[in-house]
Amino acid sequence: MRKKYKYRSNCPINFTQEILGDKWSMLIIRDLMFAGKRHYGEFLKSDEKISTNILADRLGKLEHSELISKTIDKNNLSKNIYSLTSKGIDLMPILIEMISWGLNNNDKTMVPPEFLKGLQTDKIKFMKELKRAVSKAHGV
Amino acid sequence: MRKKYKYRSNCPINFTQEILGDKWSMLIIRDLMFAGKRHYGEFLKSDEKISTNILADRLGKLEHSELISKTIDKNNLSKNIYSLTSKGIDLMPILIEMISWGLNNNDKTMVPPEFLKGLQTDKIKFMKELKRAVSKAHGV
DNA sequence: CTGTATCCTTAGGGATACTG
DNA sequence: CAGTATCCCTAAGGATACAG
Repeated sequence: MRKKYKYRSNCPINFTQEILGDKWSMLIIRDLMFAGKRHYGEFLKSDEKISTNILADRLGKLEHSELISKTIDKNNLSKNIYSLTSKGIDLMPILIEMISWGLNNNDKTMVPPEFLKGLQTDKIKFMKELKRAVSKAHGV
Repeated sequence: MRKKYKYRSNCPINFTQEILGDKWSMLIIRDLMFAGKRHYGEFLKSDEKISTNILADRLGKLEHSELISKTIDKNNLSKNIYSLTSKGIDLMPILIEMISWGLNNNDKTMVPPEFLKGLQTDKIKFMKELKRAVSKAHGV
């Protein structure tokens, strides 16, 4: 039983960050969301090379937070299939924006083209307005 | 001189996460972006209560990553003004999506009223726009 | 191959004293 | 008040052995 955790504040950014703000959770979500990974061993094979104890811990925490769920693989009863819940899928806009920012700010980064579907022009238009306001406030 | 850091992979999500994936950096960006904070002491006053040594460290790292910049406050030569660079402002979509997800997934969370102080726009009007835009972006 | 458990090191971070 | 420095502890994480 995982200890009940008290968040540091009522800020939604802080809440999101406390759930996903470690070095690994977001990458597991990424692998589920975009790379179609489902099994334990597949997560171990990511470029960032998560170690097995950390992977087990994060899968447990993500399941506890109800971002992912696991079911037994009918084809192989000794393994689980991990998948995103709808709450986990709802993280997609965050991931998309992280991809976008990363690509724009590090030439070395790259990602398969199919990752970038879903950017919505309405949102972009709104963002431009908002960015203009903040830029002005910061004298940029 | 900060040691040159090698990222674990070429994934843009990993890159973004390595820069912002600690418990404090994102909150400093938040305070600059939405709460209009500019001075050292203001950051110390956030609900999450960052300690002074961590704050100094993160301000240094964020400046090194060129997400923020600091200039001497002409009105008080013993203090600095911290502000977002355009690279920092470009993080806004990520923060907005984090706010949206946090609000949708934790009833306790709410947007702090002081969030809009730095924006030169009417608070209520801004919130309505924000809600409408985010909802629309999510097909709601 | 799918996980768990253990050991051990390091980085993150809290408290607080201190300097200008 | 702005920022630095020090002390110390805990949590995060890496390596790897182990069990089904």
